[in-house]
Amino acid sequence: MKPLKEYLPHLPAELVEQLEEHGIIKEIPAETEIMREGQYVKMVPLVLEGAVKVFTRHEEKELLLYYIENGESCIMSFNAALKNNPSKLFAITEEESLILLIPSQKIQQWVKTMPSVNELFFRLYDQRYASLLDTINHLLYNRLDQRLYNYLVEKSKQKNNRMIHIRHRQIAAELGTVREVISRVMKKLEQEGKIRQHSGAIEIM
Amino acid sequence: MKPLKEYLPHLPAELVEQLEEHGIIKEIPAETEIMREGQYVKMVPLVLEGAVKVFTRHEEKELLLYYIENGESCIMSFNAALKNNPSKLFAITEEESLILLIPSQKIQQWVKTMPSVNELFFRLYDQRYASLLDTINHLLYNRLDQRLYNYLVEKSKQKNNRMIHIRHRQIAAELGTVREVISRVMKKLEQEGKIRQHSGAIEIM
DNA sequence: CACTCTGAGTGATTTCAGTCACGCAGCAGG
DNA sequence: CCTGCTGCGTGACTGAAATCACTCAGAGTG
Repeated sequence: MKPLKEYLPHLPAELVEQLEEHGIIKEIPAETEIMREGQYVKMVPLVLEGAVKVFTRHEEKELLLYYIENGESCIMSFNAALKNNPSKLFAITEEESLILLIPSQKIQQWVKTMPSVNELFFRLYDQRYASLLDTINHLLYNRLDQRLYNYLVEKSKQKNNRMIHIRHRQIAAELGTVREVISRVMKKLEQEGKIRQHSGAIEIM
Repeated sequence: MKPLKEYLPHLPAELVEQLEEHGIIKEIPAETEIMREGQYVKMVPLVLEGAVKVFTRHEEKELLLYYIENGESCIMSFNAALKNNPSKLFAITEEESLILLIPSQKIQQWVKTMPSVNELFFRLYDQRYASLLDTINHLLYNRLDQRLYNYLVEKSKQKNNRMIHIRHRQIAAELGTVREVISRVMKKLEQEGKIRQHSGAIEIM
């Protein structure tokens, strides 16, 4: 395995050393739930490799909020660590992921003594906050065709591949709607020439 | 005017002293815009008295995100102060408000040297983050009647009064819809016995 | 090969919200 | 006292998305 500092090039050496000493590195398979609503958190995860999907859910209906990737952490769990609040969100690994777990008690300590930890988490808070704002704006101002197209483009960027392998059913879940609707809107996007559907995959044009 | 520490009882004395020394206190009339999208911020405001309304807007359509009140600050401006990013939101005073302005340069300094500043802003970030999540959940899971009722109950709590003096037009704006719709849904709520409408005011039952 | 399962496509219908086009009350000012 | 404004109420209509109820294609299995 690569040394920690290669995973976290944007963090100061001082902090990486501490992480090395007190964190636990864990390999987590794809599609594994790592946090659920109402859960109390004792470790703050930092994603080294892979991607963790964060979303809300309420009676079958869910909505993708954002992804946690390379060197990022989950703000919700950080907050939970500081104040011992339960999580308000769900998170699962989207791919097999390498995650560094940091005991929340250490975090509480570092916040007071190591300014770079604060910088890191302020940056993360801000990113997530911006994502949520974005999500709100999408929900509010865009129709489903726009939202779907956006979603596909983002997915494509994330996987670095113009072909996206995904079920309609999952897209529907992540956009907070149902399969049939995705099926229909997908067809519309295809007719507009923005995407092309292949069996089991979608190609962004 | 009351001494600062009475406005900010939850902050440590050390920090209040610094605020006293470096902040500027300003009285701002009701309905005054204090931040707009795309604006760069050089001062971080801390609301001592009154309330500041924060919302998104896009082509006439807006949506209330949350209020900043007693001793709270605007996270967006804090972020703007740290990273010199432009604001993504609008903010106006809802009532006449007393606001403490803190130079962003001082904030940048304190973040590194005074742990209590971090605690304050982490707490605020978390509150706002939770508000946004709430907003998303409302948009996603609740129909307008629920959202409207919720809105009214919140307003009533905030003003500490079962009678709410407000125009349908403004409610519509804050919920991201139009007057006619509010008019209709309001009638529905009235029929359900949840509220009662008087001329120029709404009573929560 | 028939059977079953999963995913996708589709028409019909319903529901919620937004839009348009008014009417009507109250009040402020000439 | 008429005029014009602002705010509210309403009916008619439209449109987006959700829901229901199927069909169809392909993969996998006994």
